[in-house]
Amino acid sequence: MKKISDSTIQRLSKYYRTLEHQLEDKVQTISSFEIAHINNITSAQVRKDLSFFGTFGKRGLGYNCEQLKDKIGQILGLKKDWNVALVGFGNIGRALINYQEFKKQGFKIKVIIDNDPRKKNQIFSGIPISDISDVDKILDKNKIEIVILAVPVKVAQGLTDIFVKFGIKAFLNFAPTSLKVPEDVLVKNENMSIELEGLSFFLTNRK
Amino acid sequence: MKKISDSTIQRLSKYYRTLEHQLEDKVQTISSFEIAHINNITSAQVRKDLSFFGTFGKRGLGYNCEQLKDKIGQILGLKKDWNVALVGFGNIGRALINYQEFKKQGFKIKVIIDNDPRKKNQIFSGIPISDISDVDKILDKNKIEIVILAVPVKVAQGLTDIFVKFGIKAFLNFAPTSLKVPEDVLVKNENMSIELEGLSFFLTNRK
DNA sequence: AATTGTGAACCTCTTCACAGCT
DNA sequence: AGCTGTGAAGAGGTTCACAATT
Repeated sequence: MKKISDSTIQRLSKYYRTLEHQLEDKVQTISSFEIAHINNITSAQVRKDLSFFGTFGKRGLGYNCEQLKDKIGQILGLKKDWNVALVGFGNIGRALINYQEFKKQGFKIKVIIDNDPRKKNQIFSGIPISDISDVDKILDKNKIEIVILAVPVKVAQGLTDIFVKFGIKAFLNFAPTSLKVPEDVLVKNENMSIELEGLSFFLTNRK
Repeated sequence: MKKISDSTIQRLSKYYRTLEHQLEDKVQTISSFEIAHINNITSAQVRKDLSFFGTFGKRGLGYNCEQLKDKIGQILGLKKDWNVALVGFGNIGRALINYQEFKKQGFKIKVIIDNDPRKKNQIFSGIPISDISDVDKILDKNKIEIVILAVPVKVAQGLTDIFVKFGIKAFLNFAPTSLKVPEDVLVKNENMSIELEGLSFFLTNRK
């Protein structure tokens, strides 16, 4: 497949959410102009993004919401559930467990991994907590495909190496550090301080 | 000032963190190659980013860590504390209150705003919870400059409009929706589902 | 009449490559 | 000799503008 840019994928996620909302409101058809307006971008951008994957609209009419949502869901791989391991059960980890948005999109947290001995073998919201020692068995048994890292910077790389060794190819990293992984592994970073510092820059430098 | 790209600002935040870590390890001097390696980018990118703001290095030698950290801190506006209001005290809000990274970089959550009557007038980790009714007084009294929105999609735009009306120019938005704001207001989005869906796309379409 | 799909133009960001300092 | 700073080249992403279609 031709290389698709990150921004295109992120926008497809937004279109998907837009279509969900439209369907909730019983809207059947939508134009690239409307999708664009809702997401604060241009209609050409919407059409170009979709054009990488096929032609989904009808000239003169727009897109069928149900169909387009379905197509984008297929493109993004949202037609199946994903088994997720949450590593680190501090502030952020705890918030993610109860984050409805993940569940709704089919990301299922199957297991929590944390080395605090007080937490070991407990169950939170129906999800068992293990320590790292039997990680290979845990990953295997739960068919884990995605790892969310919500651990301190100091241990993030070491843990990543372990999960990579056991075949994990996809990470969502909340630690404010750039992880080193092989070429066939993808890390997405979620770094809240960076966004806040972007605001700080903006407030400081606007005139 | 010449328009600086978002990615440059995000990288400056990363360089800043890199320098903090180097200083903790008593490193005094660093080259663009080292900064680049730690952050998985090229050295030309590091030098180019810095060049928008001045010349901070010594040819043949590299950068003085202390000085460069100081300069970047100044550029990003981290030389002062920022007064922040947290709006919404659900899972995510609760996690942010205890998120050390924010405090460390000078972002101080002064007040929590939540409309749940059970939470009203309580105090969490030393931070008072108010409802939205006296919002203008609260923003004023606490000199709030940044609003973190951790509320459901349905109420996000309405709340944003209120804060914009009372002069807030900078938002960190956790609701998965694109907010409409005037040109002189900046919204940064933190959308964890989008990153997960990026992983889903990668796993579905690789090879 | 309305709206898509898309090549071409445009713009922005990244990398190259090397002169210029230390 | 080593490393920065930067103009120029290259790569990549966005917008334009219009033919094609309903």
